Amino acid sequence: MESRIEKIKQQLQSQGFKLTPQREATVRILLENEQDHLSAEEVYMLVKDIAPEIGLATVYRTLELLSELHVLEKLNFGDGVARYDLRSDDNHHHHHHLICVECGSVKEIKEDWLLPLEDRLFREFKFKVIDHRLDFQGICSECAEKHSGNETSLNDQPSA
Amino acid sequence: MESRIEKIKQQLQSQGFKLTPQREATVRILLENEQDHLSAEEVYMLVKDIAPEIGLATVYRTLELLSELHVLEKLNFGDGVARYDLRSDDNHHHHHHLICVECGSVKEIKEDWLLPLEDRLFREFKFKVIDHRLDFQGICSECAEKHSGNETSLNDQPSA
DNA sequence: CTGGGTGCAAAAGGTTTGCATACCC
DNA sequence: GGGTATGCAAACCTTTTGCACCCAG
Repeated sequence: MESRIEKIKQQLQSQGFKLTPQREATVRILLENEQDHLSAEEVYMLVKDIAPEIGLATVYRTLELLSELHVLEKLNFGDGVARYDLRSDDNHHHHHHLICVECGSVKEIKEDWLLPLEDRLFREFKFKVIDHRLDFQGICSECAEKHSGNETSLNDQPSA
Repeated sequence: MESRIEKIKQQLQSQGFKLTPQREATVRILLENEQDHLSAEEVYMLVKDIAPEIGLATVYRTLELLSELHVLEKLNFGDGVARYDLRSDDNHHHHHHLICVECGSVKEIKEDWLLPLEDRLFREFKFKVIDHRLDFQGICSECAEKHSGNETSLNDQPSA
C-alpha cells in the first residue's frame, strides 16, 4: 500500500504536481476501498474521517487530476453520479463489470475477453480500439439463490 | 415508420398511457434520427420544429416513460448528458458502440458478439446476464486516415 | 516571490418536480 | 369527475469555477 502511494506520488511529481496531505488522504481512501466503485461524494465522506478539513471541491479536483494521470478511471453506471476506479496498470485497463439489477452490487472481472473482438473490429471496421467498457446487467448468484425454489424465468425482464 | 408509431401507441395504451401529439412528435423525431444518439436537449430542439408549444419537461417525461416501456434505452457516454436510443425489439438489445476519441462520433454495431461470454459468465460466476453494454473507445477509420502519413502510434494514450 | 493547492461559496448544467390547467372517457 | 398529460418555473443535485488565502522551494 505504501509502495502504491509512493508510485502515485512519483507520477504526480513527474508532471509537476504534489502529493499534498489531502491528495494522499484521498488516495488512501481509494486504496482501502479498491473493490468498491466510489462516487465523489462517497470518497468525500470517507476522506473527511481522516482529513476533516478537506473540501468537496478538492476531492473533485483530486479525482479529476488522478483520472488525467490514468491512476483512476472515471466510470458511469448511469445512476447520475460518476464513480472512480483505481487502475492497476497504466496502459491496459480491460476489466468488466457484473451489475446485479436486484441488489445493485457491482462485481469486477479482471480478465480481458475482448482481444479477439478488438482484432475483428480493426479488420472489419478499421476501428482501432484504445480502451473498452463492458458491463453486464443481470442477476448475481446471491440473488439467484434467493429465487431458487420459485420458477421465475431468468429470461423475464426485471421489473426495473 | 407509421407502423412503428402504431406499435408504440399500442404499447403505451396497453399500460394505460396515451400517445398524445407531443409524444407522437417526440417519437417521430427519434425515428427520424434513429442512427444518432440524441440527448434530451437535442430531441427538444428538434421536436420544437414540429410541435413548437412543447416543453422541455414533457420531452424528459416522454423519454423517461418510453425508457420504462423499453421502447428506448437510456445511454450514458460520460459526456454529462443522457442519450436515448430506440430499441429495435423488446427483449434483446445487444449492440455495441464504437466511440471515436478524436471526433466523438458514435457508430453502432448491431451484431451480438457476446453470447459465448455470457454463457461463460453463467458457468464460472453463476451470473445470469439479462442485458449488456459494450462500448469501445478508439480511433475511427476517418480520423485514422487523417493521421496516415504521420507516425502516430495508435498505442499511445490519446491526449484526452 | 511564484506557482501550485485549498476551502468556501457561488455558479453552472442537466434533470426532476410542484402546481395549475387542459384534455378525454 | 377522475385520471392522465402538459407547460412553466422553481427546485434539485452533481460538478465546476472564481477567488482569496496558504504553503513550499
